[in-house]
Amino acid sequence: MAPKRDSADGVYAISVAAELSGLGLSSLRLYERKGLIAPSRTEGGTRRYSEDDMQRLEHISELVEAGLNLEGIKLVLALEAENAQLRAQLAKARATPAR
DNA sequence: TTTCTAACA
DNA sequence: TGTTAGTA
Repeated sequence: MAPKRDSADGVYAISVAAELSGLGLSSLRLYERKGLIAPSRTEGGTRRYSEDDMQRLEHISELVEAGLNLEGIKLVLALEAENAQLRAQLAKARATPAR
């Protein structure tokens, strides 16, 4: 059967995540430590990076190159998430003929 | 693979 | 402050 995969459960080991993102192994671990990213874990405790995580890593990579430090990036990611949520609410409100 | 530590820029 | 290398 066709195994259904979600962008939220793409499974990458940290080594391939580092390879694809162009970052170092230690850096990825540091990012998680700083709270910039939160990959899921297997029972054994190994990190599993999803497709979403990969996009997030690329995003982080861009911000790093922009000159932001990890704390700053953390704030940007939080604000972007909040902004996306607010936009979704606004779109929903506009689509509702309530009035 | 994980974590921690130390050194470097 | 963030990355890299070596370790158990």
